[in-house]
Amino acid sequence: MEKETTIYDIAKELGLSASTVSRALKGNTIINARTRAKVEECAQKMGYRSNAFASNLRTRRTNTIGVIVPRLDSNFMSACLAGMENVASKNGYNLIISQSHESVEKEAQNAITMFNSRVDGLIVSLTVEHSDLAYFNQFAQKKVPVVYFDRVPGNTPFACFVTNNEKAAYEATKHLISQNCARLLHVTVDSQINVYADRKKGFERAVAESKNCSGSIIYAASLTFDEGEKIALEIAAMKNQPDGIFVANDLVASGCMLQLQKSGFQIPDDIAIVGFNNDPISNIVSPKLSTVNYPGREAGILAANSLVEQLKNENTALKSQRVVLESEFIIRESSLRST
Amino acid sequence: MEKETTIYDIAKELGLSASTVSRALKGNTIINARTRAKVEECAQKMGYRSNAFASNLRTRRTNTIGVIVPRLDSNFMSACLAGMENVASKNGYNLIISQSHESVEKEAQNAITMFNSRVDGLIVSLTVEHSDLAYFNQFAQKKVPVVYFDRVPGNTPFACFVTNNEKAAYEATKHLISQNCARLLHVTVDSQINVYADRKKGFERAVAESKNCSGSIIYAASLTFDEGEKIALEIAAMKNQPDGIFVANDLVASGCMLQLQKSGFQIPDDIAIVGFNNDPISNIVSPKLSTVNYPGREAGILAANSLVEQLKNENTALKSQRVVLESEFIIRESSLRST
DNA sequence: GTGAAAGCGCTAACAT
DNA sequence: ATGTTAGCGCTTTCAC
Repeated sequence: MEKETTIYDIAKELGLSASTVSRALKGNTIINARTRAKVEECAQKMGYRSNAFASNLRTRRTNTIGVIVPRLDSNFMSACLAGMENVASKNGYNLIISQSHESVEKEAQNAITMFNSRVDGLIVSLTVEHSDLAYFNQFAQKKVPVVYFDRVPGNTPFACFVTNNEKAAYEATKHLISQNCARLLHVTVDSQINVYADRKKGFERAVAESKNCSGSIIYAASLTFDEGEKIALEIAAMKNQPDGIFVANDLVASGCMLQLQKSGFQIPDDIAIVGFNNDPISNIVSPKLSTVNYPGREAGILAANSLVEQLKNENTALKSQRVVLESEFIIRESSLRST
Repeated sequence: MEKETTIYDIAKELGLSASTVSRALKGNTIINARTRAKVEECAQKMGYRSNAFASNLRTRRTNTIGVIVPRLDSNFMSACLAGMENVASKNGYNLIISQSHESVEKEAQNAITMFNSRVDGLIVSLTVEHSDLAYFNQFAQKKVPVVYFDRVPGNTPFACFVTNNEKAAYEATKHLISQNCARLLHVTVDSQINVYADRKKGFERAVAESKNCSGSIIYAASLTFDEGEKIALEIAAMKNQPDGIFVANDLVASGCMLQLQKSGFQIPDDIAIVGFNNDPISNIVSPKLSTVNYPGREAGILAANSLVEQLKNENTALKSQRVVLESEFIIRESSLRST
């Protein structure tokens, strides 16, 4: 490694002290404007780059925000991250992103890594697996703010940003009913996490409200396209087949729909289908999938903003708020019956 | 921020010196095994966490690898990153990931940020836009190794990991010809970057080799589904329509194919289509898309391994190698003609 | 096998 | 407006 230019080198070059250089470099207005200009020019010329470690060591801050998400290969998550990155970089923070791959152990491990690398704050979307979240306590103890989004715990000292899953699911199910579906089915994953638990609640409420409607539930092992196909085979083998399906996620919905078609069902006339998330795939499958548009980018922006806000007013107690984002139901071909 | 436990606290507690504690903590075998055990236990009990900044400041290494990619919301990229993360964490490195969003300016800015945060090494997949890559020179100057993968420059002092785009494209085109396609079309993006330039070359070579075959090219403005749809409309409006299309990417291919169907074309009988990447969408669209399987995870692993290797043998000259990964052609319905 | 001491580059309280 | 000074917590010679 070559020798790096330090503020001392600049100071010596200019006949100043290191502190003056330090102050000048961060634009402190207490320093004479001419001096500031001189310092900056010299720094440029000498190829100076600030040493974040020395600075972090001194200030005990890292200007880094940790992000833990189940996976980052969904369109929804990309949108969330893009929103976060925007807010973070605008406020001088870097993002460290890690995936839990839906495993509680990996989530815990990532949390520990983040903790040890001393992120200033943490943004988390939880795994489907249930967890006691104990590994986030250490952050609370050190007054490191945590913000949850999308997949959030029911009860937490930290801020949460979610969409109204219950309401969205209720609307989706009501829509199916309005399309003359009477034997409703909800395909989801068996999880206590809000997103799926609340969608189930919304489904059940809508079914309960409507006479002449029955509702049942099938649990997928995971939220993949392949699982959707498997479920479709199960459905095809049922004696009392559903005529309207609300699926907790577009990927599963697509797999399910395509396989149902292969099994000879007409979509939406034999079976109407609604998904969730407005993943690009929902617009690509044939027929196009009705779904719920969940504003990921906005969720990311709000979550990151909340965190940055808490970071600014340090020493304030951590904020425990719960913000609900509006979603929007999108009707497409998969649930729009001709009858 | 609460007071953190330091090695001095542990040293005092145990009546040792800080140096001994430091050595014990990193498992230095010169320290008595009993002492080591005692130190570790005490560290645990006191909630010690190592301060990476102090350590980095001292050792001038960050144990961090920077990654710059065009976007991370494709399945291919997720696979690459997963492979890298695996190798990195196995070797004690963290990954900092950033997106260039296909813009040279953002790529340059990301490179500078990475440089200033003193990543130990850099892994890059370039933008489609052409660039002089000058912003990577600073890494070479400081002997910070850079490794390119997938989208790589033609001529560089750094290592490159690519698939054989030319050969894969050649095979894909030959396949179309074997399906009795005679008016071939290549849909790609107008870029000098290897992936697209080489695919074009492969296409052209295959066409040139076959008598009775004509080949033409349409450039998409970007590699999106929507662009594919637009191109399809162009094709539908052509006088001399193609009967076989090789598209540089599955997303564009899907958009194109679905829109062609809407315009009344039978796929594959009127027009056969082949994509590239084996994106999950290629298996979801109807008809299923023939494509080239490009092993992303493997590419990520190899690139990260190469970097780690170079990091280990520091002071060695940077390695300038070019490794070519094998891809695999997958034939599905979109190009398999009944005739 | 263990300790003493110096210093990595920066910041911030306290001078002037 | 600028300088002096004292660390932040760790690693690493060089001693013993």
